[in-house]
Amino acid sequence: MIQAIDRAAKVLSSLQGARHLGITELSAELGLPVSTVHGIVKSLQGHGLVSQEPGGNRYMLGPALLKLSNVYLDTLDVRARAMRWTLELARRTGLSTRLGVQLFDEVIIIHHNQRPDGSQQMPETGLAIPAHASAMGKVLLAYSPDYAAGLLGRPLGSLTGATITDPARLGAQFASIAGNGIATEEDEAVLGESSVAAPIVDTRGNVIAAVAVVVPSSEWPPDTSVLNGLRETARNISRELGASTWPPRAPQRSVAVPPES
Amino acid sequence: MIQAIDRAAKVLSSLQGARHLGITELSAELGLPVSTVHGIVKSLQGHGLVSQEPGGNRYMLGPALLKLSNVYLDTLDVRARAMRWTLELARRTGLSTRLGVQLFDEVIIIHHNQRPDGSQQMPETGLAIPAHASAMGKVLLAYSPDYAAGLLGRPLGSLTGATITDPARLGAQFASIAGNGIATEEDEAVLGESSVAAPIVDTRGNVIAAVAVVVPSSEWPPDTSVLNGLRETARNISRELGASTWPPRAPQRSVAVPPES
DNA sequence: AACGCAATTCGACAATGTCGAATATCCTCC
DNA sequence: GGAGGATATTCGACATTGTCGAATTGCGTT
Repeated sequence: MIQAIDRAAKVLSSLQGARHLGITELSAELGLPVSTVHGIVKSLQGHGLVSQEPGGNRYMLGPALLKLSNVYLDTLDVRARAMRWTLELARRTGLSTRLGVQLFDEVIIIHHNQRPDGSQQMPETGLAIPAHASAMGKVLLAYSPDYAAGLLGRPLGSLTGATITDPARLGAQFASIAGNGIATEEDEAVLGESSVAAPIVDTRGNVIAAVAVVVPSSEWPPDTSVLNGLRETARNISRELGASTWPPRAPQRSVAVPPES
Repeated sequence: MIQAIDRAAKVLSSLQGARHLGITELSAELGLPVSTVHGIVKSLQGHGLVSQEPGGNRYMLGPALLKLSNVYLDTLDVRARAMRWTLELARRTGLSTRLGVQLFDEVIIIHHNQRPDGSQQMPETGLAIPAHASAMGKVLLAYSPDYAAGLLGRPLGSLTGATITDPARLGAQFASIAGNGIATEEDEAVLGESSVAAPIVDTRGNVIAAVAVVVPSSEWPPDTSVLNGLRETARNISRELGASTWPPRAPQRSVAVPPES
């Protein structure tokens, strides 16, 4: 890991958390000399990744990120393929649907279909949800057992009173998810919202994304038709990506001690 | 400018243009040894800014960018303040409206209101348009005369047959825009689409963004009511940001030879 | 107008990233 | 199914490059 790039990424990450920061504040947060931080920030600014707060000496994230992320969404094959299916699923179920990918300990929503009832809803694309508190996250973790093992070793945050933070309980859920390909979450991220998710698989059988249906907790558990629709949607998207089987075969945990060769 | 960060940004920029690239392709494009590029890419990947193409050894932009850009949009004070006004403007005029900021030679659309006629339209937030081919770009350049001077020195690309690329003609437009605060563009970015834009000013009188109304070229020139609505919108947003005067005073070109002190 | 804080500039040192060669891995073509 | 080529990845020595502390400038405040 190149030090300067690592530090630059940490600067972006700090600005992501704090929105607006001065050089001194950043240097305190990162534990680096001010002049070092200054050099990094100016380099990022030179590419539009960071920008000066209008009328101030503090810094914030820059517009280049917006352009980059727009291209990122366009390059995602899954997203382009999935959109028509998730829209259909939203219509069928009358519920909002999501598509997400894993980013370390979180799930990033890469596409969102609003509930078709026409009510005013916030667009969710770009939102990040802690993986352990989300149905999509549980799916993704259940099929990345190595990463999941690491995650369960760390202390997990609680978002609502219902968030499951006990490693043993989560581990048990992962095992059963890897069996049948369906994950659920009840009020674990947002009170009043529960969700069901299923994995999306590519040609070589890797789980690369997850689809979810968001169900108001008042209507929990969802009807069987919702579950069937979700399963079909995940299967259709996966098939379009070239997957031969669905649900994916349960993953193997790579062993700590590899067999001697 | 820190070399490693500069190179990392160039890697992102290359991936932005080409979508999917292998290490060798990247190294050819940047004129750097493969091992150097590899180190940079792996560092970026370690922060989710770049990710491996599913089922391949090529690389693409990563999901962290989406999360960062989402926060970027949230931190923009102008955007939050402007949204309700641009929505109103779209309703009043029956046309689509845009909000944009400058990113070097381009304008990045940070908010977009669709035409209220209910037709299917592509969301434009995140789109980048060459500044010299856009009404918003012309506004922003007209109030950054130093940057504009540099831009006019470089050769300008043509997007449609109507794109103005002659430095003299553009320079003349900038002068008149700086006078009355209204810029126009006819078929210069997209055939069939023209637009009018006005500057948004903050407390200290800096032009920090632009609003625009997109007019189908078949309805050009727009009605006076559209121009008045646009002007009012720009003034309202600016006032909410603490600006005392609108339109902003014409900017002074900083002189090449500063007065001796 | 003067104080204090924060951002910025500068230069020397050595830690750090860079590069070329060697190795491993993947894909393609026979 | 095997061999060849191409591409990604690892490694270690060198010197370029980033880092750091001190000095300077600029800004906001009293």
